[in-house]
Amino acid sequence: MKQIAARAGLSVPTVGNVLGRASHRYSKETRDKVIQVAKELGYRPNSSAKAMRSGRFGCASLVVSRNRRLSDLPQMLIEGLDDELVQHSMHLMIARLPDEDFSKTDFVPKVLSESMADGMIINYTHSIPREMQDLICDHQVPAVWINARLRGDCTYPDDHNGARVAVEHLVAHGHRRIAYVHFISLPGDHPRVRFEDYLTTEHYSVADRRAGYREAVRAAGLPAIELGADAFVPGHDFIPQVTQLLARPDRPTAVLTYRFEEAEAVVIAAAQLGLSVPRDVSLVTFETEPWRAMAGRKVTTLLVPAPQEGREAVRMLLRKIQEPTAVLPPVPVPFTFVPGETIAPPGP
Amino acid sequence: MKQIAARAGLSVPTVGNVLGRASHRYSKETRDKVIQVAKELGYRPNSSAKAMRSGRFGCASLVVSRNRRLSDLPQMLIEGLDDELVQHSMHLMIARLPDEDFSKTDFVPKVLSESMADGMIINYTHSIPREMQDLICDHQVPAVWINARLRGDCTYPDDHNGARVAVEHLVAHGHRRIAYVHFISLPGDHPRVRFEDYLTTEHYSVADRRAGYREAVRAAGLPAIELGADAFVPGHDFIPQVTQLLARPDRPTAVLTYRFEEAEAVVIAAAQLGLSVPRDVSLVTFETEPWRAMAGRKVTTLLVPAPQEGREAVRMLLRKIQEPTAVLPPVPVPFTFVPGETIAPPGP
DNA sequence: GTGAAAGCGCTAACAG
DNA sequence: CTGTTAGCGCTTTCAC
Repeated sequence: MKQIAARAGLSVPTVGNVLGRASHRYSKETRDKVIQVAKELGYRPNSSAKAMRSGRFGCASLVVSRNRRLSDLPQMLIEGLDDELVQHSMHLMIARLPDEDFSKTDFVPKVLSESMADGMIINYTHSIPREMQDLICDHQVPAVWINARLRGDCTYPDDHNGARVAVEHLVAHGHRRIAYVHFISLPGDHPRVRFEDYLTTEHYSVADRRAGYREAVRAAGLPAIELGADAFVPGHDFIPQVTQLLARPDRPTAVLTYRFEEAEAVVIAAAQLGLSVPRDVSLVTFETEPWRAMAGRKVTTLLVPAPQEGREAVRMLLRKIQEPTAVLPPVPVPFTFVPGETIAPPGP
Repeated sequence: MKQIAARAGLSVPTVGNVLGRASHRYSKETRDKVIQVAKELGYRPNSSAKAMRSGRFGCASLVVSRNRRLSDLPQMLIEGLDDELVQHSMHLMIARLPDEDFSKTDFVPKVLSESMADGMIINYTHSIPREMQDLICDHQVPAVWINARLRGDCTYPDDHNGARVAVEHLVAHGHRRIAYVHFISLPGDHPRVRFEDYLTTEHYSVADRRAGYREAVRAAGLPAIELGADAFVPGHDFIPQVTQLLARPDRPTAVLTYRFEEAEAVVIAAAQLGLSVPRDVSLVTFETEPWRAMAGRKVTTLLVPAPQEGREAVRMLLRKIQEPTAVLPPVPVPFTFVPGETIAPPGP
């Protein structure tokens, strides 16, 4: 701006005003001159200077763990966050925390020790280090938790209701024997790891999806047929277990699965038994990605509403930035039902 | 800092020096006092102010398109970028561009029109809007392209060499009839879209993987057995086509596939023919995710080296920041060979 | 219509 | 060892 002012023979505030909100107060000549010189010099406003004056960074940070067992960074979430942030001329910053170090006393990650964003959106899906919660409270930074069911300031996919929706869909198609299959294991088929000082050690969706399933079948007067335990089941055991289920004389005519991995096992086990999806077995699964297919057939899916949750979280964060002391009530976000090609009426 | 200075009865620069690099110059009393008061007040240095003084934002932006056909935002890439950035105490900012608007004259996205990062890492995998290249040149912002083969300032996975490595592995296991299967289609099975003014309209990996395959089999004195065209093949046609290939009397004993989707088709088609992987057919695929499995069996994979490429891109960007005018030579990044459970010696 | 002055938070250079 | 001064780029206030 100094250079522009010098070249145009004007003062710095004049340049600033013309380029900013007060250009109407200046003569057309001055305006044109400033704009032209600015273009010549390739002027780009410095966002740090802006931030310093305005007291706002115009930016939110997405906080995740470096430990892939504790949080992930899905593309759709980032898109949802960014979509809402741009509406408010803000942008997104990524902050990955080395959470092992939390045990060290006095360790404070940079996102917390420096002020570089107007607020934080925290995606610790599995277990939240207690030290981190404390640090955030101490630092009084506006923060919203996603994929977590806390007392407040959080959003989470409504797994409970999602399972209900799935069961109701299957019931509406005439199914009366609807099974739920969930072999819970962590990514990469590692055995479960327990962290002593974490607030939660299991993702709430494991309990919520099952609870939603149970309530929905009970409400419809149907039996609960469940396969899978909360214990670790290695991937290569999925198919034999599902095969047993589908080989029963009173086999289910429809299956709801916790993840796509279980859905795959259903398709393969069915094929091995000479059954076909959806002719003999209807299939609905929870999943984070849309349009996943098995054997070229799109699987009917309850899609984790990552984009919607992202937008919701940003809206919540903006309110927290305005009123940092308020505790906002948790916001459940409904799943998206993505019709696929794996539901049909049950055979006779 | 002003508040700390007031409370401690010291000057602002004293506080700054104690909290900064020059604390050794002050008496122990002063240091302790400052540190204590800072803690009491919950002092957090303001990164914008720092940026303004230092002339560095301490931050790089990852530029992607809002159009999912043109770029993606994989977790592993972000991790690689961030891993290298933290080594230089920098962080990552996400910038998603509304690229349809490039056609509008005078449209300049915020990452380019404002200066808010020290450099850009651009991930337009498929087609790069020409206006964007021009804008970047005009603005003279340090930029590195990833997943693109340009004349310089770029990194890309070495698909050509990856295919060679795969073929050599199979040859080493004794295979002599090695097929390459590639049904190229865009995510979501949409028909190919063409953009008039883009620099490239097809991802180079399509050509490079095939070329690498061809050279490797030729070098080994083996025949090239290829299935698939550059034309759009819908997902449900994969299996019939692969079935034909595997039903031939001189069927290949090993298959290399362009993506996991083709690998799935191989497993399913084989199963339908009463063949088994890897007993009757060995299988290697290119993929972006590690440890993908079919029927509980990990598929031997040439893993797209997203983390390594991210680190490489950051290193390149740092050099460009130091020397903005230099044009750095393209850097190919080798694929990671992830041994799975789908390679075995050919049957008799 | 335009410019002078002042300040956002921080730090480097220098004086004492 | 500590404080004064000055300035990074920008914007607001107010006087001319």
